[in-house]
Amino acid sequence: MHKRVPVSIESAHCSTCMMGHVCLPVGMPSQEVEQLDALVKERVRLEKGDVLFRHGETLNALFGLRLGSVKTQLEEQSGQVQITGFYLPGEIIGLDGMAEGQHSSTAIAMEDSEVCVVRMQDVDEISRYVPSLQHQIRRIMSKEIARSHQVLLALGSMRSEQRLAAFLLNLSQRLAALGYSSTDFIMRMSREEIGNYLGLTLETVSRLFSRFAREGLIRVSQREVRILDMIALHELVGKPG
Amino acid sequence: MHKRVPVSIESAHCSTCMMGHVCLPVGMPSQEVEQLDALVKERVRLEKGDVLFRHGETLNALFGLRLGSVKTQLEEQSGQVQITGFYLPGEIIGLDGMAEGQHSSTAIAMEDSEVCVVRMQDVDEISRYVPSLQHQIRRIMSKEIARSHQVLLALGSMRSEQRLAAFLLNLSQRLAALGYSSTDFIMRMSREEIGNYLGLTLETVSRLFSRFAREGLIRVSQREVRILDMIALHELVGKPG
DNA sequence: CGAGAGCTTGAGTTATGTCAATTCGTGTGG
DNA sequence: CCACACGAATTGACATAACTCAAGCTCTCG
Repeated sequence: MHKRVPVSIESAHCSTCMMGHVCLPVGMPSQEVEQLDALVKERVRLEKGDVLFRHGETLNALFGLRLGSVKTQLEEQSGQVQITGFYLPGEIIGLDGMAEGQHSSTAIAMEDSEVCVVRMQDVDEISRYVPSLQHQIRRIMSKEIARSHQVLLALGSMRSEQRLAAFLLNLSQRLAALGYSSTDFIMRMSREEIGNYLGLTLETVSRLFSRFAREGLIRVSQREVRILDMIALHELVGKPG
Repeated sequence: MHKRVPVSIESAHCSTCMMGHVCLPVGMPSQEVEQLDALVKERVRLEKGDVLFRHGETLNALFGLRLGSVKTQLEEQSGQVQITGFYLPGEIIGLDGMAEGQHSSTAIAMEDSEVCVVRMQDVDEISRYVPSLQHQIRRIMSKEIARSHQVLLALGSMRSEQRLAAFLLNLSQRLAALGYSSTDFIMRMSREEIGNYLGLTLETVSRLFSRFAREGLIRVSQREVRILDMIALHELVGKPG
């Protein structure tokens, strides 16, 4: 449990990676992407439940998720936990905590996963001759800020049904960007994790899934979802109050 | 209304600015701070209620708050608003939206204020010979991520009284860092704004203030607060559930 | 095939929201 | 300078969304 297995990497190159169009290099000209090849010197394989990093540990790298899914959570001394994000392939983990040089959250693999390790010192090194790398990092961080503001919006001013609808639509969209179906997918997280993330109890989440299904918005069986009425979900989220 | 008045600046230099120890240059060696003097070419004065930038506008600068206070909010097409942050002097505004090149939130002055305009192209220019500037930007962005995660924690897993206590303690702490009293201060925001930020109604906020006062935790009169029992407030926040 | 974790559903409770009346405070114009 | 008007805050009574506790069901994995 909780082991991090370094993986020997032959083809650990951003320029040849399938995730290039969604990951760190997104939008960069291909000649600059080639110069990123020195950026990833290590990959780590994680088993379900493994901890990628833990709250308080020194931060010296970012992690690009290559495969699988990962959640990040704040852990209070009182024992309460708040999930702050669910990450899919192509997304970057570890952006908080660069302020103090140590992670403010804990990252846990939700299924068998693999991440590319990007050392910050290599970022500094390489960005000397690839200036756009700095822009990419800023862009990614900014996106993370905007993302968490969206969640704030959900938690601060939406009713439970709207939160769950927004959650489903967000997942759907991100999966679609990865080339998966936007209507049929498996949720990697439990009802409890969804509830925690959305500021609801697992029972409320479960009831909402049942209700959405009853109303014909979705079909759901355990963690398998099919979205039947995307428009209605959007309307639900957009509704005031 | 809603005017942004550029201010001629003689002494708009980070190296001589009183905010140096809390603002962008915080922690940088003084010789590097001097090199930041070219960073701020413009200052803008805002009257209470003025909009610094609006959701959707093109972003090409960050703003260092020099004086006053500013709130940022998301504005949904449905008309609902979610306040995502209250900013004090020394804090940097506009970090979201660097991803898409346009602001994702709207920033509004809560009292007469003044901001330093930091153009992103100048950041790129100057960071060529002051590499630590990049670190500073990353640090600030990372801090903003961590900050919004803290708010997520509040909205996702605290009860109303804990949220308000956490809010007060956070304000207290930041004001102390600016050299003001940590126990006596004026809240620049209305009950409604506090409620919106914390995912509560203004009535709930008002009742909580009254209750905290009744229980001897604070004294409060309109927007004037005095914290009487800091420890109890901390305990309240730390309590599970 | 059994045990445990995860999920669903029901019944009853409660924290927080809603609506409404009142007070307080500030700024404006007579 | 006073009085009025308007926005902000307080307080009360009531409504309800979401929580809690509890029971039973259903997968999954060993």
